[in-house]
Amino acid sequence: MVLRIEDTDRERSTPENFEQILDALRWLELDWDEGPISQHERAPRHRERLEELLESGSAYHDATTGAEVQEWRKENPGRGYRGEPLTGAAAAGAAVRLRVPDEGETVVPDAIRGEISFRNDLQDDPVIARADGSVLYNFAVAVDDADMGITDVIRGDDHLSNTPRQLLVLEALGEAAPRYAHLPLLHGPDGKKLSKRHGAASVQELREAGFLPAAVRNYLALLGWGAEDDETILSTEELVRRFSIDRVGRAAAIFDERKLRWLNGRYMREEPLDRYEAELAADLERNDPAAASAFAAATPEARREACEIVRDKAQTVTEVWPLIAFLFTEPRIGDVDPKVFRKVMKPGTRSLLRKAAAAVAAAEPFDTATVEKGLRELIEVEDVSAAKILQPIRVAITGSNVSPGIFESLVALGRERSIARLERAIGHLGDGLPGDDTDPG
RNA sequence: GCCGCUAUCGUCUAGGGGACUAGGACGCCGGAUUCUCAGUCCGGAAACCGGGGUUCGAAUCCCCGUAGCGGUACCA
Repeated sequence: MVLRIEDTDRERSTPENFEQILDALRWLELDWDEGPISQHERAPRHRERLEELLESGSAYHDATTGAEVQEWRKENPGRGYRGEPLTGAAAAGAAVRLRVPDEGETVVPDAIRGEISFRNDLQDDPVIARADGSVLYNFAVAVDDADMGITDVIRGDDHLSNTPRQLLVLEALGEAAPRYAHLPLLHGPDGKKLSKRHGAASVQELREAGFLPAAVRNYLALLGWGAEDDETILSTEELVRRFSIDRVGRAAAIFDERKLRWLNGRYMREEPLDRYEAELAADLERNDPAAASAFAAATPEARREACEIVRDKAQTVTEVWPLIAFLFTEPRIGDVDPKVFRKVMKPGTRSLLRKAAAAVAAAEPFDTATVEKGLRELIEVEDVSAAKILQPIRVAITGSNVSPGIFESLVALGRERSIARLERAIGHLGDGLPGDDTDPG
């Protein structure tokens, strides 16, 4: 089987465009034998086959414009446009049309929709080459398919009504037709064909938004296709094993980023730590150079530990850094959102933080279990809710009220830095801010 | 206008004449768990586009309508 996958982007196909598409496919870890073919290089061959059709009478010169064709159809309702062949000097400056038979129908064999018939007498003779001799898409693609021995064409639904034209070219050329499979299109939340204005519409944008290739493959497979048992989470190996073209649906699907986010979160939690770290580093490199260098400057152990403590918490790679940045940069207590600050730093907090700092200083060894034990004892002795002590600690050391587990965070930050940040917060609270209290310390 | 495709919860879908009181997943709502957020666990609301047939029996087959999408370029 020689398969051709067709891109449906309507934008002019520039070399940069091709490179971007190939880049996206590489990121998705998809494989192919041969990249896009250059229409420029193919031009002589296209010209050659066009001449054949002109000689056999299957194609003819015709200068009628699109508007004129419309006029013609008004006068000849219920028929496709048929032009009069131009000859001599007039032919030289005219476009070329394919002669469509007046009888019969062209049927498209489609693996997903069955056989679809188009009446020949209703089709206009399509233009297959411009006046300057360059050929048009529907002609070029048919010649290329024949030359490359393509047996199967998989492409978007938007090409379905192009297919009879390509089939007609193939027939005129005396070439065999490939099998087709027209996949349903992807739509944005508004029900229109997915495009740039829908946000993360392209694979490139999905990458930038912090999604994992495996999750994207899994999600995309679920759009318009479902496993017989309706299983949602399928590894790529499983996808390959279970995929079957006749289980592909026929209706267009709407791209739902929320479900992708959920699925991506599942993959994030399964991601091996070294790959997790690599994904994070690559993401920072792209989006936040300052963060990238701060991260790179840390020891391998520190990087690994940071990944370990956030692993379960982020749905996308992009969400990771804000949760662990406090390990690599100095958060400034004055920068904390005042609302958050007031909510957490209550009267009495200052003395509790002092005791907490002492407990942290006393933890030996300095590991999660011991730090937790020390702080739990403090909670017990002070007879307050855990949040009353733990939340202020969180704000003091991370500068935020959202972070990984507090004991893990303290340990990852290290004893000295933790105590320093706690003391700095205590000092800050002494300035008559909401956390100040009557305890003279 | 003409040609073609499509139609099950808000979204992705299972379903191919009786197993349907229409199943699962995301999202949503409620509860439990935890130091925050996230996660996890339990529970809940939520759909067969409309109308005709065919049949003992229709989400499933046929026809009509409606709606959406695509094509109708000297674009790809």
